[in-house]
Amino acid sequence: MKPKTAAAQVGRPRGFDVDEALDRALRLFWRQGYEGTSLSDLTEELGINRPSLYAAFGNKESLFRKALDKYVERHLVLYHQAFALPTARAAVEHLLLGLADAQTLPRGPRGCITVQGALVSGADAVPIQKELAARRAAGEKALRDRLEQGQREGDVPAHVDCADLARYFTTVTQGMSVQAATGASREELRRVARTALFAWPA
Amino acid sequence: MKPKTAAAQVGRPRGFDVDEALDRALRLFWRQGYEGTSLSDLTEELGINRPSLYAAFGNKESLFRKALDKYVERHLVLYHQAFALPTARAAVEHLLLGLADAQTLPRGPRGCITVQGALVSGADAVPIQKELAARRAAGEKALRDRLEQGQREGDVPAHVDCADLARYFTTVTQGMSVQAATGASREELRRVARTALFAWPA
DNA sequence: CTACATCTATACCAATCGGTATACATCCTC
DNA sequence: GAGGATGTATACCGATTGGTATAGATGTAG
Repeated sequence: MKPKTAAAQVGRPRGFDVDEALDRALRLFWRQGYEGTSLSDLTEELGINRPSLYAAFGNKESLFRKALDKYVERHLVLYHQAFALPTARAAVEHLLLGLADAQTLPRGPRGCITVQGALVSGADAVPIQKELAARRAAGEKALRDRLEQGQREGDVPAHVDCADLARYFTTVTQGMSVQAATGASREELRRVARTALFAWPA
Repeated sequence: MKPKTAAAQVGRPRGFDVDEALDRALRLFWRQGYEGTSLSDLTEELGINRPSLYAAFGNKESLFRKALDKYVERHLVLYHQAFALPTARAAVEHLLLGLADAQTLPRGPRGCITVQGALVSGADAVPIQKELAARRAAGEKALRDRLEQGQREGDVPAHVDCADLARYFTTVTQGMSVQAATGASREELRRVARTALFAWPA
Protein backbone atom coordinates (compact mmCIF):
# COMPACT_ATOMS: atom_id res chain seq x y z
CA MET A 1 0.00 0.00 0.00
CA LYS A 2 1.32 3.39 -1.06
CA PRO A 3 1.88 6.00 1.65
CA LYS A 4 -0.95 8.41 0.83
CA THR A 5 -3.18 9.01 -2.15
CA ALA A 6 -1.91 6.36 -4.51
CA ALA A 7 -3.33 8.07 -7.58
CA ALA A 8 -2.75 11.66 -8.62
CA GLN A 9 1.01 11.31 -8.61
CA VAL A 10 1.19 11.90 -12.32
CA GLY A 11 0.85 15.34 -13.83
CA ARG A 12 1.21 18.80 -12.42
CA PRO A 13 0.47 18.83 -8.71
CA ARG A 14 -2.32 20.98 -7.32
CA GLY A 15 -1.15 24.42 -6.34
CA PHE A 16 -3.44 24.84 -3.34
CA ASP A 17 -4.55 22.92 -0.28
CA VAL A 18 -7.98 21.46 -1.00
CA ASP A 19 -8.91 21.23 2.64
CA GLU A 20 -7.95 24.79 3.42
CA ALA A 21 -9.83 26.01 0.34
CA LEU A 22 -12.90 24.12 1.48
CA ASP A 23 -12.61 25.80 4.87
CA ARG A 24 -12.49 29.20 3.26
CA ALA A 25 -15.49 28.37 1.12
CA LEU A 26 -17.37 27.23 4.19
CA ARG A 27 -16.71 30.46 6.01
CA LEU A 28 -17.82 32.50 2.99
CA PHE A 29 -21.07 30.57 2.52
CA TRP A 30 -21.62 30.77 6.25
CA ARG A 31 -21.21 34.53 6.32
CA GLN A 32 -23.06 35.41 3.11
CA GLY A 33 -25.41 32.51 2.52
CA TYR A 34 -25.62 30.32 -0.56
CA GLU A 35 -27.33 32.80 -2.85
CA GLY A 36 -25.32 35.71 -1.51
CA THR A 37 -22.01 34.09 -2.43
CA SER A 38 -20.97 34.32 -6.08
CA LEU A 39 -18.32 32.32 -7.88
CA SER A 40 -16.26 35.48 -8.11
CA ASP A 41 -16.48 35.85 -4.34
CA LEU A 42 -15.32 32.27 -3.98
CA THR A 43 -12.40 32.35 -6.40
CA GLU A 44 -11.20 35.59 -4.87
CA GLU A 45 -11.47 34.30 -1.32
CA LEU A 46 -9.92 30.92 -2.10
CA GLY A 47 -7.16 32.48 -4.16
CA ILE A 48 -7.75 30.09 -7.05
CA ASN A 49 -9.43 30.51 -10.41
CA ARG A 50 -12.62 29.04 -11.72
CA PRO A 51 -11.39 25.97 -13.59
CA SER A 52 -9.36 24.86 -10.57
CA LEU A 53 -12.39 25.28 -8.37
CA TYR A 54 -14.59 23.27 -10.70
CA ALA A 55 -11.98 20.53 -11.11
CA ALA A 56 -11.58 20.17 -7.37
CA PHE A 57 -15.16 20.57 -6.13
CA GLY A 58 -17.58 20.39 -9.05
CA ASN A 59 -20.11 23.18 -9.34
CA LYS A 60 -21.23 25.74 -6.79
CA GLU A 61 -23.92 23.52 -5.30
CA SER A 62 -21.53 20.60 -4.93
CA LEU A 63 -18.95 22.85 -3.30
CA PHE A 64 -21.53 24.07 -0.83
CA ARG A 65 -22.51 20.51 0.06
CA LYS A 66 -18.89 19.53 0.64
CA ALA A 67 -18.39 22.56 2.86
CA LEU A 68 -21.61 21.79 4.70
CA ASP A 69 -20.47 18.22 5.29
CA LYS A 70 -17.33 19.53 6.88
CA TYR A 71 -19.30 21.88 9.09
CA VAL A 72 -21.70 19.20 10.23
CA GLU A 73 -18.90 16.74 10.85
CA ARG A 74 -17.27 19.19 13.24
CA HIS A 75 -20.48 19.74 15.13
CA LEU A 76 -21.02 16.02 15.56
CA VAL A 77 -18.29 16.11 18.19
CA LEU A 78 -20.34 18.48 20.31
CA TYR A 79 -23.46 16.40 19.89
CA HIS A 80 -21.64 13.21 20.86
CA GLN A 81 -20.08 14.88 23.87
CA ALA A 82 -23.44 16.18 24.98
CA PHE A 83 -25.39 12.99 24.41
CA ALA A 84 -22.81 10.93 26.28
CA LEU A 85 -23.54 12.80 29.50
CA PRO A 86 -25.42 10.76 32.14
CA THR A 87 -28.73 12.65 31.99
CA ALA A 88 -30.79 14.15 29.20
CA ARG A 89 -30.93 17.41 31.10
CA ALA A 90 -27.14 17.59 31.26
CA ALA A 91 -26.99 16.72 27.57
CA VAL A 92 -29.28 19.60 26.63
CA GLU A 93 -27.38 22.03 28.83
CA HIS A 94 -24.07 21.03 27.29
CA LEU A 95 -25.53 21.23 23.81
CA LEU A 96 -27.08 24.66 24.23
CA LEU A 97 -24.01 26.22 25.82
CA GLY A 98 -21.76 24.55 23.27
CA LEU A 99 -23.86 25.92 20.43
CA ALA A 100 -23.80 29.38 21.99
CA ASP A 101 -20.02 29.19 21.77
CA ALA A 102 -19.98 27.69 18.28
CA GLN A 103 -22.21 30.49 17.00
CA THR A 104 -19.93 33.20 18.33
CA LEU A 105 -16.47 31.97 17.42
CA PRO A 106 -13.90 34.77 17.63
CA ARG A 107 -12.86 34.65 14.01
CA GLY A 108 -15.80 32.73 12.62
CA PRO A 109 -19.09 33.80 11.05
CA ARG A 110 -22.02 34.27 13.40
CA GLY A 111 -24.77 31.72 13.86
CA CYS A 112 -25.28 28.29 12.32
CA ILE A 113 -24.86 27.72 8.62
CA THR A 114 -27.89 25.43 8.49
CA VAL A 115 -29.94 28.51 9.38
CA GLN A 116 -27.97 31.27 7.64
CA GLY A 117 -27.15 29.28 4.51
CA ALA A 118 -30.54 29.41 2.82
CA LEU A 119 -33.56 29.72 5.07
CA VAL A 120 -35.53 30.84 2.03
CA SER A 121 -34.39 31.32 -1.55
CA GLY A 122 -35.30 31.76 -5.16
CA ALA A 123 -36.04 28.78 -7.36
CA ASP A 124 -32.40 28.05 -8.14
CA ALA A 125 -31.39 27.36 -4.57
CA VAL A 126 -34.39 25.26 -3.55
CA PRO A 127 -32.33 22.03 -3.41
CA ILE A 128 -29.90 23.68 -0.99
CA GLN A 129 -32.78 25.11 1.00
CA LYS A 130 -34.24 21.64 1.40
CA GLU A 131 -30.89 20.10 2.21
CA LEU A 132 -30.43 22.56 5.07
CA ALA A 133 -33.96 21.98 6.34
CA ALA A 134 -33.22 18.26 6.38
CA ARG A 135 -30.04 18.84 8.39
CA ARG A 136 -31.92 20.92 10.91
CA ALA A 137 -34.57 18.24 11.17
CA ALA A 138 -31.86 15.63 11.69
CA GLY A 139 -30.43 17.58 14.61
CA GLU A 140 -33.86 17.86 16.17
CA LYS A 141 -34.44 14.14 15.69
CA ALA A 142 -31.12 13.29 17.35
CA LEU A 143 -32.05 15.41 20.35
CA ARG A 144 -35.46 13.80 20.53
CA ASP A 145 -33.84 10.35 20.54
CA ARG A 146 -31.60 11.38 23.43
CA LEU A 147 -34.60 12.72 25.38
CA GLU A 148 -36.47 9.48 24.83
CA GLN A 149 -33.46 7.58 26.05
CA GLY A 150 -33.56 9.73 29.17
CA GLN A 151 -37.22 8.92 29.55
CA ARG A 152 -36.51 5.21 29.39
CA GLU A 153 -33.73 5.67 31.90
CA GLY A 154 -36.02 7.60 34.20
CA ASP A 155 -34.34 11.02 34.25
CA VAL A 156 -37.03 12.55 32.03
CA PRO A 157 -40.56 12.56 33.48
CA ALA A 158 -42.89 10.04 31.85
CA HIS A 159 -45.56 12.62 31.03
CA VAL A 160 -43.20 14.61 28.80
CA ASP A 161 -43.67 14.61 25.02
CA CYS A 162 -40.06 14.26 23.88
CA ALA A 163 -40.84 15.42 20.33
CA ASP A 164 -42.27 18.65 21.72
CA LEU A 165 -39.38 19.17 24.10
CA ALA A 166 -36.81 18.49 21.39
CA ARG A 167 -38.59 20.93 19.10
CA TYR A 168 -38.57 23.56 21.81
CA PHE A 169 -34.86 23.33 22.51
CA THR A 170 -34.08 23.14 18.81
CA THR A 171 -36.16 26.26 18.30
CA VAL A 172 -34.09 28.03 20.93
CA THR A 173 -30.80 27.09 19.26
CA GLN A 174 -32.14 28.27 15.91
CA GLY A 175 -33.32 31.51 17.45
CA MET A 176 -29.83 31.89 18.89
CA SER A 177 -28.52 31.71 15.35
CA VAL A 178 -30.71 34.67 14.41
CA GLN A 179 -29.59 36.51 17.53
CA ALA A 180 -25.97 35.87 16.60
CA ALA A 181 -26.63 37.42 13.20
CA THR A 182 -28.22 40.41 14.90
CA GLY A 183 -25.07 40.94 16.92
CA ALA A 184 -25.69 39.20 20.25
CA SER A 185 -22.53 38.41 22.19
CA ARG A 186 -21.42 34.98 23.33
CA GLU A 187 -22.36 35.77 26.92
CA GLU A 188 -25.80 36.98 25.88
CA LEU A 189 -26.36 33.77 23.96
CA ARG A 190 -25.26 31.72 26.93
CA ARG A 191 -27.73 33.56 29.14
CA VAL A 192 -30.47 32.83 26.61
CA ALA A 193 -29.52 29.15 26.77
CA ARG A 194 -29.61 29.12 30.56
CA THR A 195 -32.97 30.86 30.61
CA ALA A 196 -34.33 28.33 28.13
CA LEU A 197 -33.31 25.54 30.48
CA PHE A 198 -35.70 26.84 33.13
CA ALA A 199 -38.46 25.35 31.00
CA TRP A 200 -37.10 21.88 31.71
CA PRO A 201 -40.08 19.76 32.85
CA ALA A 202 -40.47 19.25 36.60
CA MET B 1 -58.47 71.36 0.96
CA LYS B 2 -59.18 68.93 -1.85
CA PRO B 3 -60.98 65.66 -0.99
CA LYS B 4 -58.19 63.13 -1.58
CA THR B 5 -55.01 63.10 -3.61
CA ALA B 6 -55.30 66.49 -5.21
CA ALA B 7 -52.63 65.73 -7.77
CA ALA B 8 -52.54 62.73 -10.12
CA GLN B 9 -55.89 63.56 -11.64
CA VAL B 10 -54.27 64.51 -14.86
CA GLY B 11 -52.89 62.01 -17.32
CA ARG B 12 -53.52 58.35 -17.89
CA PRO B 13 -54.67 56.66 -14.70
CA ARG B 14 -52.69 53.81 -13.20
CA GLY B 15 -53.82 50.44 -14.47
CA PHE B 16 -53.23 48.50 -11.24
CA ASP B 17 -53.94 48.80 -7.54
CA VAL B 18 -50.77 50.00 -5.82
CA ASP B 19 -51.74 48.58 -2.47
CA GLU B 20 -52.56 45.15 -3.84
CA ALA B 21 -49.32 45.11 -5.82
CA LEU B 22 -47.41 45.96 -2.67
CA ASP B 23 -49.12 43.07 -0.92
CA ARG B 24 -48.07 40.68 -3.64
CA ALA B 25 -44.51 41.98 -3.52
CA LEU B 26 -44.49 41.49 0.23
CA ARG B 27 -45.55 37.88 -0.05
CA LEU B 28 -42.93 37.20 -2.69
CA PHE B 29 -40.09 38.75 -0.69
CA TRP B 30 -41.37 36.94 2.37
CA ARG B 31 -41.35 33.58 0.64
CA GLN B 32 -38.11 33.90 -1.32
CA GLY B 33 -36.09 36.48 0.57
CA TYR B 34 -34.69 39.72 -0.77
CA GLU B 35 -31.82 38.27 -2.78
CA GLY B 36 -33.88 35.32 -3.94
CA THR B 37 -36.50 37.55 -5.55
CA SER B 38 -35.64 39.01 -8.94
CA LEU B 39 -37.29 41.87 -10.75
CA SER B 40 -38.63 39.35 -13.25
CA ASP B 41 -40.22 37.42 -10.39
CA LEU B 42 -41.77 40.63 -9.16
CA THR B 43 -43.14 41.93 -12.45
CA GLU B 44 -44.58 38.51 -13.22
CA GLU B 45 -46.21 38.16 -9.80
CA LEU B 46 -47.53 41.73 -9.72
CA GLY B 47 -48.77 41.51 -13.30
CA ILE B 48 -47.13 44.81 -14.23
CA ASN B 49 -44.01 45.63 -16.18
CA ARG B 50 -40.74 47.10 -15.05
CA PRO B 51 -41.24 50.81 -15.80
CA SER B 52 -44.59 50.78 -13.97
CA LEU B 53 -42.96 49.12 -10.99
CA TYR B 54 -40.15 51.65 -10.89
CA ALA B 55 -42.50 54.59 -11.30
CA ALA B 56 -44.70 53.39 -8.46
CA PHE B 57 -42.15 52.09 -5.95
CA GLY B 58 -38.66 53.19 -6.95
CA ASN B 59 -36.02 50.51 -7.16
CA LYS B 60 -36.00 46.99 -5.74
CA GLU B 61 -34.63 48.04 -2.37
CA SER B 62 -37.20 50.79 -1.99
CA LEU B 63 -39.99 48.39 -2.93
CA PHE B 64 -38.79 45.95 -0.30
CA ARG B 65 -38.75 48.66 2.34
CA LYS B 66 -42.30 49.73 1.48
CA ALA B 67 -43.47 46.13 1.67
CA LEU B 68 -41.64 45.67 4.94
CA ASP B 69 -43.31 48.75 6.37
CA LYS B 70 -46.67 47.28 5.54
CA TYR B 71 -45.74 44.01 7.18
CA VAL B 72 -44.50 45.66 10.34
CA GLU B 73 -47.52 47.93 10.52
CA ARG B 74 -49.81 44.91 10.54
CA HIS B 75 -47.86 43.25 13.30
CA LEU B 76 -48.03 46.35 15.45
CA VAL B 77 -51.66 45.48 16.12
CA LEU B 78 -50.61 42.22 17.72
CA TYR B 79 -47.94 43.92 19.79
CA HIS B 80 -50.34 46.59 21.02
CA GLN B 81 -52.96 43.99 21.88
CA ALA B 82 -50.41 41.98 23.79
CA PHE B 83 -48.81 44.86 25.63
CA ALA B 84 -52.17 46.22 26.72
CA LEU B 85 -52.86 43.11 28.76
CA PRO B 86 -52.71 43.63 32.53
CA THR B 87 -49.57 41.61 33.23
CA ALA B 88 -46.27 41.18 31.44
CA ARG B 89 -46.70 37.44 31.60
CA ALA B 90 -50.05 37.64 29.82
CA ALA B 91 -48.51 39.99 27.27
CA VAL B 92 -45.74 37.54 26.44
CA GLU B 93 -48.17 34.65 26.19
CA HIS B 94 -50.43 36.57 23.85
CA LEU B 95 -47.47 37.69 21.78
CA LEU B 96 -45.92 34.25 21.40
CA LEU B 97 -49.18 32.53 20.51
CA GLY B 98 -50.10 35.35 18.16
CA LEU B 99 -46.76 35.08 16.40
CA ALA B 100 -47.17 31.31 16.12
CA ASP B 101 -50.37 32.01 14.22
CA ALA B 102 -48.91 34.83 12.14
CA GLN B 103 -46.04 32.59 11.05
CA THR B 104 -48.36 29.85 9.85
CA LEU B 105 -51.06 31.74 7.99
CA PRO B 106 -53.09 29.43 5.75
CA ARG B 107 -52.28 31.18 2.52
CA GLY B 108 -49.27 33.14 3.66
CA PRO B 109 -45.53 32.46 3.57
CA ARG B 110 -44.04 30.72 6.59
CA GLY B 111 -42.16 32.50 9.32
CA CYS B 112 -41.37 36.17 9.84
CA ILE B 113 -40.02 38.30 7.02
CA THR B 114 -37.57 40.06 9.34
CA VAL B 115 -35.88 36.68 9.71
CA GLN B 116 -36.45 35.15 6.27
CA GLY B 117 -35.89 38.34 4.30
CA ALA B 118 -32.12 38.57 4.58
CA LEU B 119 -30.51 37.00 7.64
CA VAL B 120 -27.23 37.04 5.75
CA SER B 121 -26.46 38.23 2.24
CA GLY B 122 -23.88 39.24 -0.30
CA ALA B 123 -22.52 42.77 -0.38
CA ASP B 124 -25.41 44.19 -2.41
CA ALA B 125 -28.07 43.42 0.16
CA VAL B 126 -26.18 44.53 3.25
CA PRO B 127 -28.39 47.61 3.73
CA ILE B 128 -31.49 45.40 3.74
CA GLN B 129 -29.77 42.93 6.04
CA LYS B 130 -29.08 45.74 8.52
CA GLU B 131 -32.56 47.16 8.19
CA LEU B 132 -34.06 43.80 9.13
CA ALA B 133 -31.66 43.39 12.04
CA ALA B 134 -32.75 46.80 13.28
CA ARG B 135 -36.41 45.81 13.07
CA ARG B 136 -35.75 42.64 15.05
CA ALA B 137 -33.89 44.66 17.63
CA ALA B 138 -36.79 47.09 17.83
CA GLY B 139 -39.20 44.27 18.56
CA GLU B 140 -36.93 42.99 21.30
CA LYS B 141 -36.63 46.47 22.77
CA ALA B 142 -40.41 46.90 22.81
CA LEU B 143 -40.79 43.63 24.67
CA ARG B 144 -38.10 44.64 27.13
CA ASP B 145 -39.92 47.89 27.81
CA ARG B 146 -43.11 46.01 28.54
CA LEU B 147 -41.29 43.67 30.89
CA GLU B 148 -39.76 46.59 32.75
CA GLN B 149 -43.19 48.13 33.04
CA GLY B 150 -44.34 44.87 34.60
CA GLN B 151 -41.43 45.03 36.97
CA ARG B 152 -42.39 48.52 38.07
CA GLU B 153 -45.97 47.36 38.49
CA GLY B 154 -44.84 44.40 40.54
CA ASP B 155 -45.95 41.48 38.34
CA VAL B 156 -42.38 40.73 37.26
CA PRO B 157 -39.99 39.72 40.06
CA ALA B 158 -37.48 42.40 40.99
CA HIS B 159 -34.46 40.13 40.55
CA VAL B 160 -35.23 39.54 36.86
CA ASP B 161 -33.02 41.08 34.19
CA CYS B 162 -35.64 42.28 31.73
CA ALA B 163 -33.14 42.64 28.90
CA ASP B 164 -32.19 38.99 29.28
CA LEU B 165 -35.78 37.84 29.50
CA ALA B 166 -36.81 39.88 26.47
CA ARG B 167 -33.88 38.46 24.55
CA TYR B 168 -34.89 34.95 25.51
CA PHE B 169 -38.49 35.27 24.35
CA THR B 170 -37.42 37.08 21.22
CA THR B 171 -35.01 34.26 20.52
CA VAL B 172 -37.87 31.80 20.80
CA THR B 173 -40.03 33.72 18.34
CA GLN B 174 -37.12 33.91 15.90
CA GLY B 175 -36.47 30.22 16.29
CA MET B 176 -40.15 29.67 15.57
CA SER B 177 -39.62 31.46 12.29
CA VAL B 178 -36.93 28.95 11.37
CA GLN B 179 -39.19 26.11 12.46
CA ALA B 180 -41.96 27.48 10.28
CA ALA B 181 -39.59 27.44 7.32
CA THR B 182 -38.68 23.86 8.14
CA GLY B 183 -42.32 22.89 7.96
CA ALA B 184 -43.57 22.98 11.55
CA SER B 185 -47.36 23.25 11.86
CA ARG B 186 -49.25 25.96 13.65
CA GLU B 187 -50.07 23.65 16.54
CA GLU B 188 -46.43 22.61 16.87
CA LEU B 189 -45.39 26.24 17.01
CA ARG B 190 -48.00 26.96 19.65
CA ARG B 191 -46.69 24.10 21.75
CA VAL B 192 -43.19 25.51 21.42
CA ALA B 193 -44.52 28.85 22.63
CA ARG B 194 -46.25 27.29 25.62
CA THR B 195 -43.15 25.30 26.55
CA ALA B 196 -41.08 28.47 26.33
CA LEU B 197 -43.39 30.11 28.83
CA PHE B 198 -42.44 27.55 31.49
CA ALA B 199 -39.19 29.49 31.77
CA TRP B 200 -41.09 32.46 33.14
CA PRO B 201 -39.31 33.53 36.34
CA ALA B 202 -40.80 32.41 39.65
C1' DC C 1 -61.07 68.64 -30.39
C1' DT C 2 -56.59 70.07 -28.93
C1' DA C 3 -52.97 70.08 -25.68
C1' DC C 4 -50.77 68.00 -22.25
C1' DA C 5 -49.71 64.88 -18.51
C1' DT C 6 -49.24 60.43 -17.02
C1' DC C 7 -48.95 55.50 -17.49
C1' DT C 8 -47.68 51.29 -20.24
C1' DA C 9 -45.06 48.37 -23.45
C1' DT C 10 -41.09 47.00 -25.92
C1' DA C 11 -36.69 46.87 -26.34
C1' DC C 12 -32.54 47.75 -24.71
C1' DC C 13 -28.35 48.75 -21.41
C1' DA C 14 -23.90 47.39 -18.94
C1' DA C 15 -22.72 44.23 -15.40
C1' DT C 16 -22.78 39.99 -13.38
C1' DC C 17 -24.42 35.26 -12.97
C1' DG C 18 -22.78 30.15 -13.09
C1' DG C 19 -20.05 27.47 -16.04
C1' DT C 20 -16.49 26.07 -19.71
C1' DA C 21 -13.21 25.73 -24.02
C1' DT C 22 -8.63 26.39 -25.05
C1' DA C 23 -3.94 27.17 -24.53
C1' DC C 24 -0.09 26.93 -21.59
C1' DA C 25 2.68 25.55 -17.44
C1' DT C 26 4.39 22.04 -14.46
C1' DC C 27 5.07 17.75 -12.76
C1' DC C 28 6.21 12.30 -12.96
C1' DT C 29 7.57 8.23 -15.66
C1' DC C 30 10.37 6.32 -18.73
C1' DG D 1 15.52 14.65 -22.29
C1' DA D 2 10.84 12.98 -24.46
C1' DG D 3 5.99 11.77 -23.68
C1' DG D 4 2.02 12.18 -21.33
C1' DA D 5 -0.95 13.46 -17.59
C1' DT D 6 -2.62 16.93 -14.79
C1' DG D 7 -3.26 21.65 -13.06
C1' DT D 8 -3.58 26.73 -14.03
C1' DA D 9 -4.72 31.02 -16.56
C1' DT D 10 -7.21 33.69 -19.80
C1' DA D 11 -10.83 34.51 -22.18
C1' DC D 12 -15.08 33.45 -23.35
C1' DC D 13 -20.15 31.48 -23.31
C1' DG D 14 -25.40 32.27 -23.07
C1' DA D 15 -28.51 33.65 -19.53
C1' DT D 16 -29.95 36.67 -16.11
C1' DT D 17 -29.19 40.59 -13.00
C1' DG D 18 -31.10 45.40 -11.71
C1' DG D 19 -32.34 49.38 -14.20
C1' DT D 20 -33.85 52.65 -18.16
C1' DA D 21 -34.71 55.11 -22.87
C1' DT D 22 -38.11 55.60 -26.10
C1' DA D 23 -42.34 55.41 -28.22
C1' DG D 24 -47.18 54.68 -28.03
C1' DA D 25 -51.62 54.40 -25.35
C1' DT D 26 -55.04 56.71 -22.43
C1' DG D 27 -56.73 59.74 -19.58
C1' DT D 28 -58.14 64.99 -17.83
C1' DA D 29 -58.30 70.08 -18.56
C1' DG D 30 -59.29 73.71 -21.36
